[in-house]
Amino acid sequence: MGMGCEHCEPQPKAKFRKGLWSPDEDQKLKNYVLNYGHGCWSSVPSKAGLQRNGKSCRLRWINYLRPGLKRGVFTVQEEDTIMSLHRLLGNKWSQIAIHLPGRTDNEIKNHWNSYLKKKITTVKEGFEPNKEVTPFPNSSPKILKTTPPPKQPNSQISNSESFETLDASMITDQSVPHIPNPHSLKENHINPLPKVLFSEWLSIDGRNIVDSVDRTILLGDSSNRTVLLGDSSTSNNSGAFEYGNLQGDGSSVAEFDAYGEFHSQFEYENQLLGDGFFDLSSQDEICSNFSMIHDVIY
DNA sequence: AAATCTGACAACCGCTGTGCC
DNA sequence: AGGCACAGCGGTTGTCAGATT
Repeated sequence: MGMGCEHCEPQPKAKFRKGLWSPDEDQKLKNYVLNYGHGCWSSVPSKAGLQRNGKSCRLRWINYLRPGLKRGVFTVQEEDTIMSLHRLLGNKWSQIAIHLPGRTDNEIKNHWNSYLKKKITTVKEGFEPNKEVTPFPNSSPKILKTTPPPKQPNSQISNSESFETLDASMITDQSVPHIPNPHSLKENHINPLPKVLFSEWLSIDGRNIVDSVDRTILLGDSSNRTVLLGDSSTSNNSGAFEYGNLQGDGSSVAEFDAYGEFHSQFEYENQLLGDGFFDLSSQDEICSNFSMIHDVIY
């Protein structure tokens, strides 16, 4: 964040306009930002000829004028994604918005409060009150767990439920484009496995470094603790494990959900330690150098 | 037809985290 | 170290159009 901008000239005690924006104001703000960038927001209103405060301009730009905004009704897929992510992240609207390109956190929050919240309540009350809503409604529930499993012996996930199980055939929604099939990628000698980030670790700070060595998956968090998740060449998803003071063997489960997101959970001594997902909707993104997409490093 | 209600969405408010001085 | 200015976030309120009475 750029703090303390010396070029900022905040309006001294100006009577800022409030309320809805007029088309003329929108045009002024849009023209200014597109031509000169926003820089320090507190200086934008005066430079753009607006009687607004910088905060209002910033919000208007982010939520309404910014290019690339989708707007319009939410698709079923988007709603499912929101519900899934909300279950994992809670009211972290900005983090949820990261996974919905073209949607703003404000838009998602409003939609949740006015519609999705009631929808979930209705479902819970109307059908199975004690049943939790699956975070991946159209995907197979057979592998992924959403809560740490009860302590019981030998409850580690078997190797049969390994990365080898990743297959686009799991995806029931045929409308989703570009769902990668790791098997076909392997056959084409393309590294089928992406780097994996757990969303909850992403939020720790901005220094999450994910390391990838050949075809093994390494997870790293901000404390440089690493987890070896598995080796794609052997399809063995159990591996040496190091997380803080813990060392030993762990196992993981993973699959693609119906919308092209790869969901993975990591288990150590029957404790669920990691639970994450990322977007693999474009095959190019898997095969090429991983890039910043939706602010997430792949 | 007018008044009232309701839901969706836009915008505001207050707070927090961060960098600079 | 502390104050200041700013960006960003999430909760809340305001506004308005459509539905209902």
